[in-house]
Amino acid sequence: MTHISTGVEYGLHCLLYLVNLPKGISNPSVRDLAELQGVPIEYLAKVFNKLRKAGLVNATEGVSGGYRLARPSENITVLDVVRAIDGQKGIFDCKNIRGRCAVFIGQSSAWASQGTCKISSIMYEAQTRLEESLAMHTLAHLTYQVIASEPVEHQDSVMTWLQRRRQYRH
Amino acid sequence: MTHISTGVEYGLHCLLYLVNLPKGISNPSVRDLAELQGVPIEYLAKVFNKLRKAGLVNATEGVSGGYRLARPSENITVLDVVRAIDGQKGIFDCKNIRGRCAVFIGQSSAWASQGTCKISSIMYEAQTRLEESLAMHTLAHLTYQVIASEPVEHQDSVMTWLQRRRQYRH
DNA sequence: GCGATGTTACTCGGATACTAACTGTCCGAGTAAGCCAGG
DNA sequence: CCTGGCTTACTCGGACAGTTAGTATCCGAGTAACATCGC
Repeated sequence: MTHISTGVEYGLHCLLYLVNLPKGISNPSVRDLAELQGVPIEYLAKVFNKLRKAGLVNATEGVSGGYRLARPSENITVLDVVRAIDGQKGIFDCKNIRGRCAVFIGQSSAWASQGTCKISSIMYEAQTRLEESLAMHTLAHLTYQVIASEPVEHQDSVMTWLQRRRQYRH
Repeated sequence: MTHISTGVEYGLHCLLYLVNLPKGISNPSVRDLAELQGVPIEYLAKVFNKLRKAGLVNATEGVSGGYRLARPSENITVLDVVRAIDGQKGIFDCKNIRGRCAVFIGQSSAWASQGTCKISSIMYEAQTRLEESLAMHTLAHLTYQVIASEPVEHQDSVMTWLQRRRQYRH
C-alpha cells in the first residue's frame, strides 16, 4: 500500500505528546495516548514496542508505568521514527532482470550480474533523497510547528486531560 | 510492498530496447520483449497497455504489430514511466488523526481540520524530493548508461535476436 | 489475374486466482506500585 | 510497626483473522498482414 504505514502516522502523532512533557505529569501509557488520539490501543502498543526496541523511547513497567522519550527530541528525526516502525525497507526491489536476458541462453552471463543495475541505482538515489528529506525534521522542530498552529489553550487542555486520566483511573 | 512496483521494473527494462531502434527492425511486440527479458508475457502486456494510455508509447495492431516510443527518449523521464504504470500514488496517506483528539468530545473542532497536517506536509515534501530525483533521468540518458556498461557486442546480439524472432515465427 | 476468404499474430480488456503485507484483535505472561491484613 | 500477600494497571510477546494491493494467469474480442482458393 503506502510506503509509510499508518503505524508511523499513529506513532508520530503520539510521540509529539511525549515532547516537552511538564514535570508534574507522569509518563503516559499506551492506553492514554491511544484514547487521546482515537487510535486502536493494541495496535499502538505494537508500534511503541518497536520504538522501544529501536531505542527511541524508554518504557517503565507496572502500575503507573508508561513511555518517555529516550533522548532529547532534537536528536530524534522523522526518519528515525519511520525506520523504527516500518523497518529499513526500500522503495524498490531489484529483481535483477539483467541476468535473464534471452540472448545468453544457458550460460550465466558474467558481466550482467556485476556492478549495480543502472535502473536500481536511479531508484536508490531517489530513495536517498526521500530519506534525506525526512532526516531534516526532528521531533522538536515538528512539535514546535504543530503547537504553533493550534490554539494556545489546546496544549493545556491535553495536559489536564492526561492528568485527570491518571487520577481517576477506571 | 515496495512503493515502486515490479511492473515498473519490467516496463523500464523493456522500454530501453525501444530506444534507438535501428530502422531495419520492426516494432517489437510484447511477446518479443517479454521473452527477451524473461518476464511474464501477459503481465507485461498490461504494463504496456498502461504506458500506451499514458501516451508514452504507440501501439500498432494486427500481424507484425508492436510498440514504439510515442516521443523522443529525451522527453520521457523515469518519473513519467513510474506514474504511468503505478499511478500517481503517494508514499503516505494522511488519516487526519488531528480531528480525533479526545479533548474535543463531540464538537467537530474547527481549527483541527483546516490547513494541512504538519506531519503529512513533511511526508509530501519528502515525496516531492523523491519525484524530483526520478524526473532528472530520461530514457535517453538511462539507455546511454546501460549500453556503456555492457560489452559492445551485446547490443548487436539483441538486435539480431529480435530480427530472427520476426523472421522465423512460431 | 484478381477479388473474397481464412489464417495468423498481434493488441485490447475483463475476470479471476494467488500471495504477501498491512491492519487490527485477542489472550497469556511478567512487572511494579499501592493497599491491606496479620503478626 | 512492618512484612508479606493481593490487587491493579501497566508493558511484553505470540498467535491469528480481515482486508487490501500487487502479481500473475486465462480467455474472448477486435485488427491488420498475409496466404490461399475460387471465379
